[in-house]
Amino acid sequence: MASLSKVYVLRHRSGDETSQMADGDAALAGTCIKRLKAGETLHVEGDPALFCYQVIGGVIKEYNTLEDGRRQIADFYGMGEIFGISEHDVHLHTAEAISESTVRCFPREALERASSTQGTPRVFFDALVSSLHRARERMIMLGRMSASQRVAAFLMRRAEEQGTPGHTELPMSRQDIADHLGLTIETVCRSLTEMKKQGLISMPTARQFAIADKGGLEEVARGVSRLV
Amino acid sequence: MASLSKVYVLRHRSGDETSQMADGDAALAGTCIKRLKAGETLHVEGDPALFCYQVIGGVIKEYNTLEDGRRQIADFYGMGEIFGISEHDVHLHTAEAISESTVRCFPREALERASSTQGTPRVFFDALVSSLHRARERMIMLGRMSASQRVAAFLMRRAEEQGTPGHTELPMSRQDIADHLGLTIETVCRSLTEMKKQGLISMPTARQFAIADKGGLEEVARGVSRLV
DNA sequence: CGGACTTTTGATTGACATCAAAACGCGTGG
DNA sequence: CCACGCGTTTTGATGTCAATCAAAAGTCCG
Repeated sequence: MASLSKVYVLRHRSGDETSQMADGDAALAGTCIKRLKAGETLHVEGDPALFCYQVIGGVIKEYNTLEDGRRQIADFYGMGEIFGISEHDVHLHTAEAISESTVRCFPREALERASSTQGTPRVFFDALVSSLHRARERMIMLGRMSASQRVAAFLMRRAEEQGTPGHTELPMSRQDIADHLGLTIETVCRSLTEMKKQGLISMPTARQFAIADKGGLEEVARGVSRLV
Repeated sequence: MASLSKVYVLRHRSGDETSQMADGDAALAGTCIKRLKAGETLHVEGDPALFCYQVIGGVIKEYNTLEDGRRQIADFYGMGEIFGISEHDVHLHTAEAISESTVRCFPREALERASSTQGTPRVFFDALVSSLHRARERMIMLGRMSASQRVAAFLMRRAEEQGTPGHTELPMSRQDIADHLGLTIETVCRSLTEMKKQGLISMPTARQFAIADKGGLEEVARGVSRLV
């Protein structure tokens, strides 16, 4: 019921997935932990899909690269989130650590077996639902929102997810933000600069921000008021 | 392994979901059939989510409307496809029949119960995976492809899904195509006209087409060659 | 045949991309 | 501690693709 839901239209991510992992699920057998440095990939698109993952620490980005080098970042995953479930025999995306990260790996083969016999374990189903909601949300942004609307909505979502009012981290680079929002790095910068000038946000450093005028930022995200 | 997969990067929809519905699933209990005229809605975004659906005949579009009237059509569902699973207590999209359609309704409450106790029934899980793949595919189109690339890719996907070479139906209007591809109706028309002029496609009527030069159309979709 | 809706074509504008360069931040080594 | 170098971010000038505004042509049905 947060105000942002009006911006994005869709709502999602009801609960913390980590807390639900406790009970002994069949698919949990044979897991392992993997540590990644910033920029390291978990897998590249086309690799055989042996595992799906849960983020323990850090942030992972999931993206595709087109032949001309353009990238589309499908999603960012933080603490507790599960991804890589929806793959076929090969991975459809590249998964890369943005910052130093740790993930738990689940053998997909075990999940696959469980799905066929007893049905898909609840946590994985919920993670998939969450991913679909976010993908749909981004389709609206990419298809029907202006550059500044996308950037404003992106910042509000980051702030909402981190839940640390007055100080939100941006672990990803400007290029990553641009590749996620379907914009260029210059357009992202210009939007941010304009929001700073208008007093909607403040940015102590390039990688962290605080929302100064929530109502104003929301109006930009909704397209009611426009920057410039 | 079709050539189109290179265009879109992602692959999906491995099997026919209808055929898998045979075995007695718990969630199948209490289903009903509903008929819809063209333009009728199954539900509007915000309605309590009581059912999810399988298309028996016709085509259903699932979309969101922004406050300024802009629409984003998330997906089109045809024969055999399942949708509306990923909803919360309320529907996140509006589902509307494009042509006269028939759907089977599954009580979400029963699916929810099954998911919690035995895990999610396989068919629903697979439908969800399929929806996610398509959403990711469209994110790439919306975020990183030019207008003509999107239209070309859209036509190829339609043709591939219908599998009727030399004669593919377009049940949706130009406005629907535009709202799905994040374009305006005029831009969609101009792209189609240009493809006709270049001999890549032919259109006996506005609502059906045939691919005349598959390689050429694919090049446009991949951005290798550009129209005009 | 007339009326209403859908599709197509044309002229102009505008938002974002592209090209280019300056400013900033940060780690390394003198 | 400061100078240097390199990657990232920001600002500026110009170009372009698709949106917008406007109207004609086509299609369907009573």
